[in-house]
Amino acid sequence: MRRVMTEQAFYILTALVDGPRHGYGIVGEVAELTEGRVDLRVGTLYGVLDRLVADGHVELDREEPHQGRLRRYFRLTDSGREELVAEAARLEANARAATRKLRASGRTRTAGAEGVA
Amino acid sequence: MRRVMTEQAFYILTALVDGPRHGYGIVGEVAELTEGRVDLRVGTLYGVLDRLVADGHVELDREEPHQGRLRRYFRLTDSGREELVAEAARLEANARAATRKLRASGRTRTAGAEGVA
DNA sequence: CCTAATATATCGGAAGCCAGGATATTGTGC
DNA sequence: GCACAATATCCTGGCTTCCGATATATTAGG
Repeated sequence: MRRVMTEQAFYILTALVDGPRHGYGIVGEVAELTEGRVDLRVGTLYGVLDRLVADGHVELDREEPHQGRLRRYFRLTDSGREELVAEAARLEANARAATRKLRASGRTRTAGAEGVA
Repeated sequence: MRRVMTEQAFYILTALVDGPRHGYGIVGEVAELTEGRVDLRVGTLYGVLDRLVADGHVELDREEPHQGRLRRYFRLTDSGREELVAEAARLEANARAATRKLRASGRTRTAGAEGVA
């Protein structure tokens, strides 16, 4: 055991922060909150959700009938929220460290990007 | 194909930003730049390096004898640097989005962490 | 010389991701 | 009412990625 959380799990937890959501709802929210930078696939979703439930980070909120099929809504648990807070901090710190290194070594910019200020 | 870059690849590229490094050198630098938040395994390293070389993001810099074995030093290519710049920005934006959502929904902090200001 | 420590690199199994498919309902045209 | 398309949920099989264990080589200690 080494990996705390996969990147997909991180986005799914984030999508659940402001309330329970069901399958497609999660997919849509991930696209929205990352402004299209992440395209969570349906095939990925359920496997990750199962893992998150097994780990106690997410739990079933309720089931609602919708067009003949049951929609399962999932909810973030306290433990899930804690892990998410920690992971967000970890990822941001690491991304910053990378940016810092790039800056220090010159050319941070790709063609077209605006300068420092 | 969907995944631009894995997390491990991101850290390896970052470790190469300020100059060529060899196997264990990369492992050490990743630990240092992430202040221990990432523990890159040797078993992971070479597979990822092979992929990065195949993708043209990294290339062999030189080989130096060291204690009877050859040390292979790897170097970041221009394309690798560009990808890294983009990925760092993407990850930072996503981590920020998560933090923003957590803030907006109340309790951002885990026990013990200091407050906002 | 034997053992431990250090360092490089590989390999095979486990875990994770996702395209494609199965299933079910609603809506539209005929 | 029926065929077909569109929408939505969820699973499965295969491919990719990760990493524990292992193999090899050198140096240091006893």
